[in-house]
Amino acid sequence: MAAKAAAPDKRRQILDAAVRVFARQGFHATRVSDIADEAGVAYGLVYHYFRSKDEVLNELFIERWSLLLAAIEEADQAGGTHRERLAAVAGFIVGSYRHDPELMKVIIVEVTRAANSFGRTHLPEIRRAYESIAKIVADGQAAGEFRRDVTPLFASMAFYGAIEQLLSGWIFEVIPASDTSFEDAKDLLVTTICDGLGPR
Amino acid sequence: MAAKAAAPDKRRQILDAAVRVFARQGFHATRVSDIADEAGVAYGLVYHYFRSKDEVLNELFIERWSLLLAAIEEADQAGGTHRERLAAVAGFIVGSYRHDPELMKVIIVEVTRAANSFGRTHLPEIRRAYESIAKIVADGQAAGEFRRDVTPLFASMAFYGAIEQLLSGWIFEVIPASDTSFEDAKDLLVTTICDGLGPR
DNA sequence: CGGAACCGATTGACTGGTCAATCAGTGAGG
DNA sequence: CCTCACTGATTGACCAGTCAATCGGTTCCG
Repeated sequence: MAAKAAAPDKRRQILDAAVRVFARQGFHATRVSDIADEAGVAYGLVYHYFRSKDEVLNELFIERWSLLLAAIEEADQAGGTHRERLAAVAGFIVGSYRHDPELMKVIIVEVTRAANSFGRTHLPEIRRAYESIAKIVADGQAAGEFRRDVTPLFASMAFYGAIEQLLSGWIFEVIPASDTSFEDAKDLLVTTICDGLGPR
Repeated sequence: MAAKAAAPDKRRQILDAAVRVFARQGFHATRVSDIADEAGVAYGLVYHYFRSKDEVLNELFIERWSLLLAAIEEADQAGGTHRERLAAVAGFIVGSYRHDPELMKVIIVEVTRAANSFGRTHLPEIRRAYESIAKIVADGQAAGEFRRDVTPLFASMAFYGAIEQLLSGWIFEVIPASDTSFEDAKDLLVTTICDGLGPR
């Protein structure tokens, strides 16, 4: 096997291990040696592929968040009612959690909800998501689908906040997470928010 | 001035200083010496009044959160429509932020949204707030005021999540915080959530 | 085709700096 | 003279990041 071919494997291995360890212990409490051990790799190799412990988390966030931004964009392009577009967004996020709870836990707990420490760096990208959602709301208002007395950005924050709180509830076992609750969650979320936004 | 009389002052001084420093730098990034300096007090005195740096944050959280729990309880006892009760809860939280943004920033950023690190200890108290709100929703459903196809705990999470996200938006200047936005926020929040919960 | 030079991947011991927490001491009130 | 709020230098643990050394493969020259 060529040396070049082995490299990306190890890098991936480190990232995947980092997700597990960060999810288990939290970013701050994990030592770089924990990541290396979990990945079955030497300590120094982490620094061969990443400039710092922060950069590992960075990479994980950026990988995932860009998918989210793309998904929101796509949901908007896809057409349909604006309620359906919001449903697609909620569906993507809930689906992300369902598919890889550990990664989503890390993203939410260590970045999205850690705006004071690590998340500060990524505020612009996070904000972009809020704004993309707000755009859907604004278009929905223009189309007469949503009431006009709620600022789009405000509605966007409420919508995203409700989703994230729900995921947090699952993550910390404040509310039970079953397959059916995953199924229902998206619709319930959209119903809760949209019927509050809909013209009376 | 008697030594005994001075004691509570210094303790308060330390707590107040801690709020400012935690809000400015975040809990993790503040050294105990920062708190002491900000309070104009010797390093060791912090350890005279508190067992650890954690306990300082603990105290701040408990002081504030017990007020929140009491406020929810009171809003529920006060009677009126259940929509009004939720409005009282939202009003209390928004008011808390308006009255002391730094303290609320610390509570939210370092405890409530840090369930993986520090907040873990307080999960039970945090959960109690969700459950108290859920009780209001459940009673509202029983009274025919709210739709029944949304689990009370689910609605509670969405409601609280929307509020917290809004505060986070203000805290991190993702959305502008003006006096009028504080005024409007409570009503907008309640409108957004309740009209989604109301019987069609 | 042998082997020498090269180069990126990989290793893990070590270091430097950072702080939380301790503790021996000071001085004022009662 | 005893207690207790108060002081701040010291200590001990911890850990991110460095670095010198090794490994193994590819390339290219003779």
